[in-house]
Amino acid sequence: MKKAITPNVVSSAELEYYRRPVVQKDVDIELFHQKILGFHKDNRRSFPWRETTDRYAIMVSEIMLQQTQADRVTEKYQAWMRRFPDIRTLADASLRDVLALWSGLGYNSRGQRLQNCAREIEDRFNGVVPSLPTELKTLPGIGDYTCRSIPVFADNLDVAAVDTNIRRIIIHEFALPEDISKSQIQAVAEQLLPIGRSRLWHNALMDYGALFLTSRNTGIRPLTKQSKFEGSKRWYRGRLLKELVARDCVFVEEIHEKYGSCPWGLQEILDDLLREGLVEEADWSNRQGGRVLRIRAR
DNA sequence: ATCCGGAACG
DNA sequence: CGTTCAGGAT
Repeated sequence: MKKAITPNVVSSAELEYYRRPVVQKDVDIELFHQKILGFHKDNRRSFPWRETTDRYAIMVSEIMLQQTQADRVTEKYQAWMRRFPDIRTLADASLRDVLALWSGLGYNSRGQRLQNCAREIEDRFNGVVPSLPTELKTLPGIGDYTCRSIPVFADNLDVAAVDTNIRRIIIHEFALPEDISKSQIQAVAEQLLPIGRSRLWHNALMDYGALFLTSRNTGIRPLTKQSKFEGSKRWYRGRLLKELVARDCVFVEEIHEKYGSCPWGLQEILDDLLREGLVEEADWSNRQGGRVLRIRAR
């Protein structure tokens, strides 16, 4: 049985401070700022997306970082930015190229949605990534966290973006219940934000959570839980999509032969891929002795 | 509330 | 081998 670390790693006076439900007084918040920023001064991670304020580049990194460890994103991000350096290039690319570069990151729909973001930005925002959370939120694959994190890191905007690290830190440091609502956490995060230092603050919190106040150390579990992957429906879907990316097109019959061992409805998986627009039926399908599928051409 | 990937870690 | 991960859509 692992023992979770307790907040009183420093002093009992600090413990008393941390145990307060929600801190309102400026002096207490100032103490918390010093604690986090002080830690960050000596323990900061280095990532390529921290070297830019280009909003498109930040958007790419934030989508890639969704549910993916930061260390694992670095190389993918660099390859992506070389191949798709700007909105226009990404909007004009083929979905096959997009998925090929996404390969290995997981949750392939994120890659597709990122491209759809680029296409919508071309159409609706004159090719310029929006700067406001309310506008970003209307784009595919950009939700409550990402619509805030992009302006935070690109523009130093004073809004609070709560990811799994920041949620865990707030729950632990202020001894809040784990089942606290998203809106409650959001409210606390907004109170804690040091105005004018949003980018630095969010980087500091995330480094603090990733390097020190980890899930393992605190015993605080993340919101999302996954069923076993090996042999799962997602596992077959991933393999299937990977093969479709590698090949021009595939007969449905061939898919059933190759993945006949799939205990899940293979047809259901294919229907999902078709419905989501990742895969399409070739227009010359059926004239070739059966249905033919391929990655959506456009 | 469930589904969406896949790699890395202890 | 179970858990985690700068979440989002349905």
